[in-house]
Amino acid sequence: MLFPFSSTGSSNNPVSSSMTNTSHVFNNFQADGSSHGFLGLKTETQQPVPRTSSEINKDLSSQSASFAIGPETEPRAAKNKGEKKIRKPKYAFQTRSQVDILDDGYRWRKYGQKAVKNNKFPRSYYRCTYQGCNVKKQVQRLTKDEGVVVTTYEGMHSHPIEKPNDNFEHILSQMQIYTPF
DNA sequence: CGTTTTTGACCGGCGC
DNA sequence: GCGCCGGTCAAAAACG
Repeated sequence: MLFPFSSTGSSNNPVSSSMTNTSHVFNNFQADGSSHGFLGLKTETQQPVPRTSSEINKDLSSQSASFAIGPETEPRAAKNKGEKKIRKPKYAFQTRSQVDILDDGYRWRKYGQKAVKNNKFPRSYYRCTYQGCNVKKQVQRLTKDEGVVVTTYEGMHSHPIEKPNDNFEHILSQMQIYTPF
């Protein structure tokens, strides 16, 4: 809303099955040009921190690490009817930005917002509005540093980017988000 | 008018 | 078993 990157979807959203165990999606790590928007860009502080998301929230306020990979999402894959346990990769990015909405070229639909402990800012939950694409992401802002925004991606997109972000102005607008100074 | 956001309720897991 | 916690759903409002 604040930025020229709003979300203007045009596809429906079959949000019925809470989790249909999208196993195939996450295996395609570098299937398509997945490193288009976000993964291609690098923040100033980027170090691999093998932590889970819950641990990230706690430590994030004290350290300045920006990249974290969690082997699994939540201990929710315990009960499965017929599916097998699937570990969803999770990628946490930390970015300096004034806005929470960091557009990577995909369309996201907000489906939740919760207050985080030890954090006065809420956390927003988004989901890709492409049919069949259950990629999720959540955006969190640090209480300590308002300028720091943590974006946690979950899953990989198995479809091309839909938003035409090949305009120079858009790219420049996005670049100054990632520019530390 | 279609789609997204908002917001409280709801749900499953975990600790006590 | 109960309550907390993090995540999700879903109905209605808001938006272009």
